[in-house]
Amino acid sequence: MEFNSAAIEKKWRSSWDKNHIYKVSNVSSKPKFYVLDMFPYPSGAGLHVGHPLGYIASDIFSRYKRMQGFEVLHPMGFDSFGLPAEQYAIQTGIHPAISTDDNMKRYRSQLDNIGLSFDWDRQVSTSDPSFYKWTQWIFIQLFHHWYDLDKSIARPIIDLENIFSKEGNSKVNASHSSVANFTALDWNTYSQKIRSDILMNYRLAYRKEAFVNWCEALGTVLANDEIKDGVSERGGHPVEKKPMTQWFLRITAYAERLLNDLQDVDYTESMKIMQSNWIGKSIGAQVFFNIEGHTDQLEIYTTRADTIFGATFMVIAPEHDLVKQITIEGQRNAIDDYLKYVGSRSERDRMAEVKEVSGEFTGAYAINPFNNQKIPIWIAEYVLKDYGTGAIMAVPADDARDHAFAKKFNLPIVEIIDKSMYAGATIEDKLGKMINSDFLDGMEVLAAIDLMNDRLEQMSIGKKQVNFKMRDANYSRQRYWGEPFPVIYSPEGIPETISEKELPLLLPDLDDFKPTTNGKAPLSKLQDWVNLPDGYTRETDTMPGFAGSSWYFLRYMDPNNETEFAGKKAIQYWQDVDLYVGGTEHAVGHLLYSRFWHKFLFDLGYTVTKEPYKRLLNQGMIQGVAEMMFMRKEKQDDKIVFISKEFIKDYSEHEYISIPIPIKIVRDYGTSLPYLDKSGIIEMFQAFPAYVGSLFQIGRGIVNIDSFNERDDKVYTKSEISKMSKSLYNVINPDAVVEEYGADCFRLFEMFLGPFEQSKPWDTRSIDGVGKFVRRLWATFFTNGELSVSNEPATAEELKVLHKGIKRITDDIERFSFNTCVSQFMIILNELKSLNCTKREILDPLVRLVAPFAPFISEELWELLGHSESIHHASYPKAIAEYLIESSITYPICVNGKKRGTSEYPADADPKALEEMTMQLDFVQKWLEGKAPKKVIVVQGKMINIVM
RNA sequence: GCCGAAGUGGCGGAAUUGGUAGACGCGCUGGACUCAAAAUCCAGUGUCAGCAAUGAUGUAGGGGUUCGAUUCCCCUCUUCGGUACCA
Repeated sequence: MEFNSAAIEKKWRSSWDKNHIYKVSNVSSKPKFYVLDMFPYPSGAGLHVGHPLGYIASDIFSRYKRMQGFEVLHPMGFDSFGLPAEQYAIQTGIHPAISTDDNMKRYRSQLDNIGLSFDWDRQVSTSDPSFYKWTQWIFIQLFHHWYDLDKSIARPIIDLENIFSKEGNSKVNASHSSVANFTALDWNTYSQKIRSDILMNYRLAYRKEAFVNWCEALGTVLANDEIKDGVSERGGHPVEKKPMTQWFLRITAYAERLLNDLQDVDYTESMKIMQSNWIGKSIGAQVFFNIEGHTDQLEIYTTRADTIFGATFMVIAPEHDLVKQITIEGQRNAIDDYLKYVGSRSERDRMAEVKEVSGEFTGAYAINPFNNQKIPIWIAEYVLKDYGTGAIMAVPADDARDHAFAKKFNLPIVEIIDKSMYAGATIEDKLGKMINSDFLDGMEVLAAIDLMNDRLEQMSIGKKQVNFKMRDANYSRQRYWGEPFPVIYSPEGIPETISEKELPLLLPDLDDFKPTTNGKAPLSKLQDWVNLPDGYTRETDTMPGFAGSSWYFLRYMDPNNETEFAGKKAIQYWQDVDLYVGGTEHAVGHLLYSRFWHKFLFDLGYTVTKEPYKRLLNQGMIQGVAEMMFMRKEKQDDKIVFISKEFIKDYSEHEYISIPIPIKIVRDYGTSLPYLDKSGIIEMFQAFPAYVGSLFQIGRGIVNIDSFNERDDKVYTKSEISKMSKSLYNVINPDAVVEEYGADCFRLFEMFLGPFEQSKPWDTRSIDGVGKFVRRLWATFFTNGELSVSNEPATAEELKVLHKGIKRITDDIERFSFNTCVSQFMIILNELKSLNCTKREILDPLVRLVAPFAPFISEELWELLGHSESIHHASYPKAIAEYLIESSITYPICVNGKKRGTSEYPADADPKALEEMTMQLDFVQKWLEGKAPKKVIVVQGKMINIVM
C-alpha cells in the first residue's frame, strides 16, 4: 500500500470531526489536566509557521496526557477585539465583525489542517456578546470593590461607605489614590457627587485624570506596553503625553501578592525576574521638608534616607503641583520657558536624549530638618511625576543622575560616604562608612539607613514606605472595536454601572469607524445611543485589548453558561491551568493582568486557586529571513542629502544608511537568498525611485549592473533574520508546507527544528529527513506492498530497543524536549530496521508512542493493526524496567585525561560500594605505576568500585 | 547603562546529576540498483599528521577546582532578548 498523507489526513480529519473525538466532559471521574495555549488575535495575514510551534507542542502534551488517562481540557479561541480590525475597517469600510469572522474561519481551518486536538465546542471569542457580557460583569465587580491592605483582600464598596459614615477615612488602610482626610461628620454632610468622587479614589476600577500616552494618528490612548521605542507598537505612530480623564484598574493594590505568589508557580526564572522587575518593589521612606516662606511641605521619596546630609538640592517633576506656588517672581519666566520646552517634547525625543540633562531653578528653598540648611528646589525632566512623590532630594555625591545635574548647573557636591575600604564598590552598592553626616558619622550605610528611618518617624517628619514601579492600568480606549463600558453618567456627572440584568451591553453598529478629532471615541457619534432619559449619558470609551484576554481561560471551563461566567462545579473540577504555553512577549502585560483578575475573582470566591497558571512555558520565535535593501552614504561635511526622511538612520560615526526596506519578492518557502537575475533586480529597485541608477551588492559579491551608473549613493542588499511579518514579505503559510509534506511531517519538523524555548529561523533544508522518517515508519508495516506484521513474540533485544525508547521519550516529553523525542523515534526505527523487526508486540506500542506527535499516520496504522477504537483513546505505553538494565557496560578508563584502555564490566554492582569511592585516588596512583586493576565496577557510567 | 539567556563540526542541534564530546538529522564523498535520472539502500564524514593501525588536538578566549569539565567557579569578548532617568 502506498503512503498517501493527503488521503489519510482527509479521512481522519472528517472522522474525528464527525465522532467528536476530542470532546471534553466537565463530569469525569478521571483526574483533570488543563493545557492552555495563548489564543491568537485573528489577523488578516493568517497563521504563519511560527504560530503553530506552541500549538503543536501543547497538542503533543495534551495527547500524551489524554493517553495516560487524564481528562484533558485543551481549548482554543480568539482574541478578536482589537485595533487592526478597526484600522482595516477605516480603510475598507468592512465592518470589523465581518472581517474578524472571516479571519477566525481561516485560522480555524489552518489549525485543523495541522491536526490539533482542540475541543472546538468550547471555542470562545472575546468579541462575542455572550463572552464580553462577562468581561463587562467583571468590570462591574471591580467598580464595586476596594482593596483592604490590612486584610489583603478585595471588599465590597458598601463596607467602605459604612466605615466612612462611622469613622471617616483616617483609619482606613486601603489601596487608594491621593485623598484628603475627612471625619464621619464630614462624610455625612457630603453631597452624592462629592461622595462619589471620594469613593473613586478607592474603587478597583476608577476614573482619574492622568497623563496618558496619546497617539494622535490612532486617535486613542495606549498602555505602556503598547508603546515600543516611543512610538505605537501598531503602526509606529508618534505618542505624546496628554492629560485626560480615563478609566483605570487598580492593579497596584495587588502588587505585593503578584510579587510574592511568584514563589508558588512554575515559571522560568527569567520570566519571574521580568515580572518582579516590572512590579519593581522598593523599600524606602517619605520625608517632609519645610519650604522657606510657605506653609506647604515638600514630600519626597528616597531609599537612602542616610544620605540626607549630602542633599545639596531638591528636584521636583515639572508637572508637580507645587511648581506654580513656590516659583519666585524672578524665576517665573525661566520656569515657564522650561515647562513649555518639556511640553513640546514627544516621548521619542525624551528617549533619544536620556543623557542630556535639563532643568530650572524655582528660586525656592527647602530646609534640611537636621541642620536647618537651605536647599534650593529645582525642577527637572528626570524626576517623574508618577513615581514615588514626584520629588526627590538630590545627593550628587551618591547618585549618578544627581551628579550629572550638579555638574551641569554648578551645584555643590558634598561627599558623605567613604568607600575607600571597599575596592571597586560603585555608587549603587550600599557599602561604605558615613562621613560629613553629623550623628551618622562612622556608621555603615545599611545601619545608617535603618537609624535614619527610625529617626524620621520619631521626629514625625517622615515614615517608611514601600513603592512600586508598576502603575495602575489605563483601561480606556477611544476606539470602536472593543467592549463597551457598562457605565452611565447622571446629569451631575456621577458614574453608575448598569444593572447586571442589562448585560451584555451590546456594541452598537456604526458606519464610520474613524476616530473623532476632539479625542472622543467613535461611539460618541451615536447620539441616540449615548443620550438616555432624565439627562443620563453613556460612557463612549471602550475597553482595551487586554480586557477579554485577562480571564478567557476561565470561560473555557464552562463556555456556554448563560447565568455565570463559569459554573461553580466546572471551576471546582478544572481549578486552574496546569500548563500554559505561549510567547515571552506577554511576560509583563497579559500575564500580570490575568493574574490580577484571577486573584480578584479569588477574593470574591469565584475561583478556587490563588494563581491561574501552575506551569508556564515560553516557546521561542520562529524567525523569517528578510531580504532587505538599503542605501549607504558617506558622511561628508556633515551635509547629508536625505533620500526620504524616514529612511535615514545614523548607523555609525562614519556613515549613514537608510533603514533597510524589504525587497518584494515572491518566493517559495525554503529557498535561501536567491540569486536573482539582473532584470529581476532592476525591476525590484525601480519600485523605489530613490534607488534607480545605483551600485548594488547582492548576497556575497558586488554585482555591477551595466545599465546603472555608479554614483555616490550605493544600494546594498542583505538578508536578515527577523520576525515573520507581512510587511517584510517573509511570511510562510503552514498550509503550503502541509500540502507538500503532510501534516505529520510538518508537526515533527517544527519540533525537530531545535529546543522549544529557543528562537530559530525557519529553514526547511532539513525537512526531508523528517519526511523520510514518516515514510520509513509506514514502510516498516509493509513488505512488497502488503501489510505484514508478525505475531511472533519479540526477542529480548527488540524489547530492549523499544523500552529504552519509551523511557527516553517519556522523560523528554515531561521536560518539553521535543526535538530529542523526534531523534529518539529515528533511532528506534533505525535499530528495529537493523534487527529486521516487524513484530506486533513491538510495533503496536511504537505506534502509540508516536501518536501524540504524528496523529494522522498513527491513527491509520492503528486501524491497520486491527483496532476499532481511535488510537487517541488508547493507552500510552509504559517502559518495563527489566528491559532497561544493561547486562554489562563498556567503559574506558582515563587517567590524567589519557585513555588507558577499554573493558567490559558487570553492571550489577552493589550500590553500597559507593563508600569505596575514596579508593579512586589510590587506584590512579597504582595505575600510573603500571599495575592494572583486576576489576573496575561501573554503574550507569559512574566508576564506583575498583578491585586491584 | 541595568537585568536575563546563550556561544559545541560546513549547517540545525545532542550529551538527563561532572564520566567515551559531536547522538539524530541536513549537507558532502564514495558505492549498490538503473540505459539514465529521481527515489531507496549501504559505507564514510570535527581538525591536523598517516596507506593504515594510530597519535595529537578540539565545546568563544584566558585562568581555576577535580583522577576527570561542554557541564562547577573567576575574568574577558561576542550575539540575542527584556528594560529604560523608578530616586
